[in-house]
Amino acid sequence: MKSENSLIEEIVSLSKRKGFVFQSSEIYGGLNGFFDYGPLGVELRKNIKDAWWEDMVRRRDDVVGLDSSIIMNPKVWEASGHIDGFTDPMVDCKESKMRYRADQLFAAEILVDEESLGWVSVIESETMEADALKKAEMVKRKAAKQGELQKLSLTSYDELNPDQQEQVPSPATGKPGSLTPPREFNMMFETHVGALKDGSSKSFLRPETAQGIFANFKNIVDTGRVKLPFGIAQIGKAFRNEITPRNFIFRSREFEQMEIEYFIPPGEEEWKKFHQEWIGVRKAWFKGIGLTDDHLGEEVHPQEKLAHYAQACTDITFKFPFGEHELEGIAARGNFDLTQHQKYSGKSLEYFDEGSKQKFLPHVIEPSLGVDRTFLAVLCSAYSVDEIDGEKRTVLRFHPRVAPIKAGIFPLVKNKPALVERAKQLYSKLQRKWNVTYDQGGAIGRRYRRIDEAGVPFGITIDFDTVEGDGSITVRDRDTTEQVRMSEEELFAYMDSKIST
RNA sequence: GCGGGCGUAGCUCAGCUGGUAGAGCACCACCUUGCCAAGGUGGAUGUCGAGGGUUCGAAUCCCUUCGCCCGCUCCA
Repeated sequence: MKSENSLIEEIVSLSKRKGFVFQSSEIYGGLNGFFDYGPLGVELRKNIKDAWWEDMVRRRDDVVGLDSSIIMNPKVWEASGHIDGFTDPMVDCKESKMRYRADQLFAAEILVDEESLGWVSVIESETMEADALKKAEMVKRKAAKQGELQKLSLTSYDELNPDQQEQVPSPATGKPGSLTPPREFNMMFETHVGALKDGSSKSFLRPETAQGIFANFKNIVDTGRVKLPFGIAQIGKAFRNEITPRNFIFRSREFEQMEIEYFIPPGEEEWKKFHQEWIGVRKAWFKGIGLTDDHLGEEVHPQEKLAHYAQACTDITFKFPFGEHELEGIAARGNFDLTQHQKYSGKSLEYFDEGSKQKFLPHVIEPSLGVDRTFLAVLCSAYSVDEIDGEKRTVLRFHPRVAPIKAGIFPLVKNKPALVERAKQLYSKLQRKWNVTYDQGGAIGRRYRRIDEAGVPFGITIDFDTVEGDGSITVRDRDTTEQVRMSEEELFAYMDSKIST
């Protein structure tokens, strides 16, 4: 465990040292749950997003793109259920300092022959009925009461009135009086549109990008020349006022999502087929950007834990140093969202199917992932420390496609003008095509190590054979540190083939 | 939100029975260097997280606050 903690610490420290991730507004002491991406970070992020957009939108005939606004008509969030459902009423026990979700804390009055002996409380579980009964019998025995214990009717804490809530004992201490009234936490950030700050101007920063897609469904069907099955893809920022942001950029309050709503015909057969298909597509994509098989996993949400609108949900997980967690959720959402928006907007969102001559609300498969989580997974996957001639080396083994800098160009030594000039020439040529870097400071070995730490896949060195011999340059491989000589034309083809797989 | 630990140079950290700051690495310049963190010379760098208090004097003691890590709690 200790080594795993220090691994994430090393990655956080490297992220800052090399300019991948900074704490937001750090000079003012930072702000919990917000992050800034530095020169290398912004490139890596962009490459991840570009790879996704390229593979999921441009190279597919059945997916189109969208960029919807962050602030939308607040009715969108009424329809989606976020205003009511994105709230978790919480109860604190002042004595034991434990916190419970009010809807998971159940209580019942203990009645013996119509006489109250107080209340029992239990935390929601499969055995809670039996647990409550046991506790109630204990109370009865202590009170030395004869008579028959009436059947307990367990009610969740948030449905009790304040007087009743006061009598509920804390599950931790067994005594009443230490529980607070339920307090609401809505995870949506509120803001106001326009100069007036009254109730009518209240609006929200979107907690997910998906609703922007659903809200635009009709626009795209009407204009996009799309036919079922088809997807609408979007990359964009979303905001959640998380109670406890944790684990570096894994759970932050401002994050970026890459989501597809893939619309399909209704029917059990249909969604099962497409759901499975998308799990395969998405897993392959992660491997394609360099996440290794041994880090990736799948987690099928059990039926009883699904959100009320979902038919199924499978997570693609990644083994982070702090545990295995969700990278992407692939949900079968039925037609819940379109149904809701049709109801709240009063506009028909039905799709007319040419083949069957039928009108219906399409169902949807939603592959949804976080850019920042993917970023962290790529970083964790790439991070390694190896040894070269007995010296420790930190190296980020990014897949060339996502690597922030593709190549470093070096004159072997800087005090020979011919080498320097030739290296700068090549640098400006490569610069037109890729993000590359030029470095002439220090010994060549030091410069190699510098680019290793930044995850640059290719080190290109101009030596005396380049300027006095056949003109060939040397290309060093970051992972093996082996070098091959090739001509300049070969270099372009070589890099191209490695980067654009 | 609660409990515990912590915040000193870009990074890792030392200094903390109060006397206004150091090391290693990194960085910049020049010299040197014919392939994997070589060497030399010189240089820049911190109102010691922030605010307040005690004191002649605070990085060091006290309070508040912000942030980070861990555990609870939460997590479309």
